[in-house]
Amino acid sequence: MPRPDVIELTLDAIREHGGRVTEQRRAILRVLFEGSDHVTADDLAVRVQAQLPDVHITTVYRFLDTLAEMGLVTHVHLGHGPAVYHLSAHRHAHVVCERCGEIGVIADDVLQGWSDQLERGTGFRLVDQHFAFTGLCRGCSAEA
Amino acid sequence: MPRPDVIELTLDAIREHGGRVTEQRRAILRVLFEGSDHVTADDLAVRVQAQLPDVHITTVYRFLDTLAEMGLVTHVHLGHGPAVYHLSAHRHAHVVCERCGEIGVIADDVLQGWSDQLERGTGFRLVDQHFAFTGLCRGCSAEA
DNA sequence: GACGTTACTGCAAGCAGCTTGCAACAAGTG
DNA sequence: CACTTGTTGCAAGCTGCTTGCAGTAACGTC
Repeated sequence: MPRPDVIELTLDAIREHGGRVTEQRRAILRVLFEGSDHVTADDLAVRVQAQLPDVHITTVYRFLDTLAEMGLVTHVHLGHGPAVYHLSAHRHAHVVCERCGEIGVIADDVLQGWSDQLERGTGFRLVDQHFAFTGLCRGCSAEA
Repeated sequence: MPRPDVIELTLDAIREHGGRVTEQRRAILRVLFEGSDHVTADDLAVRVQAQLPDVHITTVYRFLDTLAEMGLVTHVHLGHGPAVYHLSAHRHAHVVCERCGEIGVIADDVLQGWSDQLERGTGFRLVDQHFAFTGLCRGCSAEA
């Protein structure tokens, strides 16, 4: 359960940003702060609807956009399906096993090392991985 | 221009695989071997239609699937739009600049090094990057 | 606490990027 | 040359979002 004030603080930020506070938005934030990482917009809608039945998926998408604009949430593509959303504070890079779908996390300092190496070679820096890296987890790697 | 025999050799492989050789397939292969890397299915269809007007995009998708099954082509997602296809022989990992869209290539040995490091830490190996890495190119990096 | 502005919402429709079902067609085998 | 079975074009379908619009309701102002 999130501390209720992080939700209220976020709602204050939304008001400051020229936005309005509605029951729908409060419910969406509640679900987001409940700690559900890697949720699709659809998951989110279903969970919100458990609390407030008539919230439309469009509303979820639109509010996620607003939150993204404010830098509070981001989405990542773990594969070919729908994107998953999470609080920007929880951002990290992902590896997905091609075979079993297991999700791994790439530590920030590891990614930073890769970025530095890549920058020396090509000038490119790695930032904000928007798509998961693909690979094989230990188990599937052994089987193959 | 591709040497005609690589196309014929591929067509032989298709026959061996139980497939049939049609004008459409020959035309699609011609465009693929013309060296057009990073082509979307749509691009491919347009170029094929320049040679053989009535080839349907569905045919392109289906043949690309067949070729993928045979291990001859793969597709990569460089961003949110359509996938791009290329011959498996030309496979490599990509970085895309978030700001200007410039595409960089990640050398195989560099990626292998990252994979080894990741494997020691998490058990995951990086294989066949199916999505481009996101980042900033030198120029955009300097501007930001 | 009523009023007016304007953001937000739900619904239906739209759109991109594929995928599938199906009947007509034609490659390749005997 | 007939026959089998893979291939094709077309239309329709599907998923994951996005957009247009009319109705509703937040919230600053009086």
